[in-house]
Amino acid sequence: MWNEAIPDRSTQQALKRKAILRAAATIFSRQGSHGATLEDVAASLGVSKAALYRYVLNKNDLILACQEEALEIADRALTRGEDEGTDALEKIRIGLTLYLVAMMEEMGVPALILEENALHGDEAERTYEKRDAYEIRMRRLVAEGQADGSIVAVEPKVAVFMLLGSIHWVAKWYRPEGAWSPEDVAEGIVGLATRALDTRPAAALPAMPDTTTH
Amino acid sequence: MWNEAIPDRSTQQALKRKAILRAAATIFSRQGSHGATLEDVAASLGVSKAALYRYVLNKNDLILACQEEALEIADRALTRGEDEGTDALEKIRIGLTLYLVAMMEEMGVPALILEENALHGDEAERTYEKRDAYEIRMRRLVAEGQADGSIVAVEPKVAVFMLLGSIHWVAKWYRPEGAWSPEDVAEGIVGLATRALDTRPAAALPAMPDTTTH
DNA sequence: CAAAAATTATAACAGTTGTTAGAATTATCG
DNA sequence: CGATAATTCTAACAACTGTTATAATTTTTG
Repeated sequence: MWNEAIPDRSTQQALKRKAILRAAATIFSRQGSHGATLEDVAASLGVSKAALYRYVLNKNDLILACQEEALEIADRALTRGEDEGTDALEKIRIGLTLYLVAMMEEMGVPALILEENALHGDEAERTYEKRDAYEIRMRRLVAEGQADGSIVAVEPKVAVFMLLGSIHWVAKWYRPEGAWSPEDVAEGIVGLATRALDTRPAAALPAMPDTTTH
Repeated sequence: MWNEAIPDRSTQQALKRKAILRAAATIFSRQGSHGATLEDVAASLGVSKAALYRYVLNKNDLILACQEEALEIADRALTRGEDEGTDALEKIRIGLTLYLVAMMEEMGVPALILEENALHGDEAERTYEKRDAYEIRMRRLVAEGQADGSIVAVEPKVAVFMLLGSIHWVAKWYRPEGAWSPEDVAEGIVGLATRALDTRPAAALPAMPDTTTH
């Protein structure tokens, strides 16, 4: 019973690994995986960079793990969107909103941009494939929305590129210490971006806390 | 008269510098400025990396020059948008479309993403300020559009973040050898992204060449 | 055609950074 | 408390890459 309170060795290790992934994600999402050094990641955790090697194989593995987790979050979010949304546009809206919120909560950053040539190795190939699969899944939802009448007639590829650009870009400007909560940001950006596809766009959009000083 | 045909020394040098900027922009926009090496840039031009140093001071100067040119193109495009557009939304639409087209024609890439910590030095500060000034200019246009009734009520910051995310993301997926021309891409993406802000969104959007194989 | 200037390539250098070995420290457990 | 294991740090190494000096080459010019 009481031994539940004291985490055992392997879960402690897992917790520390998770903390490293969070720290890495924060730095990667701002500076890019190439621009960030392992020393940057280690310093933000207050340890030496050598200490990281007990929890990740190497830098490539660290980048990979961050991307994998982000993709899993994206997949789970989209699945929930498909379950809970009535039409395809709402499925997309829910899927993207949950993605942003979950990323900010679980990873500490809104999104992770995967640069070209950032990864190498066999494992990397599978990660690229998962990313492509997610995009294809999104495109199918757009086509579905055009069939059910919720989404306007546009090239699905372009629609998804526009949506994902808006979403990924949040990583560049969002600051946790700012006036906007994760929910504010997610609903604000997703609400606006998906309005572009909406066949029946609302006149009003979710309001956000004022940030102008006066 | 005929001596106009033979470019003199300084213009030859300027032409070569321009070619280096194009090559660098292409590689930077895909891999990020940190992920790309000077050897990559040189190799894509078929010269040694040492040869680049006759045309740029160093790598920082090269990144800076690319960003400066992109910002000038963005400013010029937005000025033309302000001149030619009737309402503020149309000004934005024209400004962004011209930006994408001009970037693809003059720089060979649709956009350049400026990573955090990518630049250093005094000159860099001014570049960051110019980027901020451009964003502020865009936000003012959004506010103007809300005053003239062309743009829906949304936090201007969010609106501009959404627009610029869509635009910048084009750098990650656009391929010159693809089926879409620069104009297709620019009108497709900008038309869709600005529809999100439109108080009177059109039911139809600019069509794009089909890319599905059948 | 020869000399001078401009351009480029080769090769070496220096700083950074990913990675690893071994010492030092801390935590765990009988 | 002492011994063992786990963790972390320091320090060194090696690879990569930005930068520069020097030589080779090409272009220009008288």
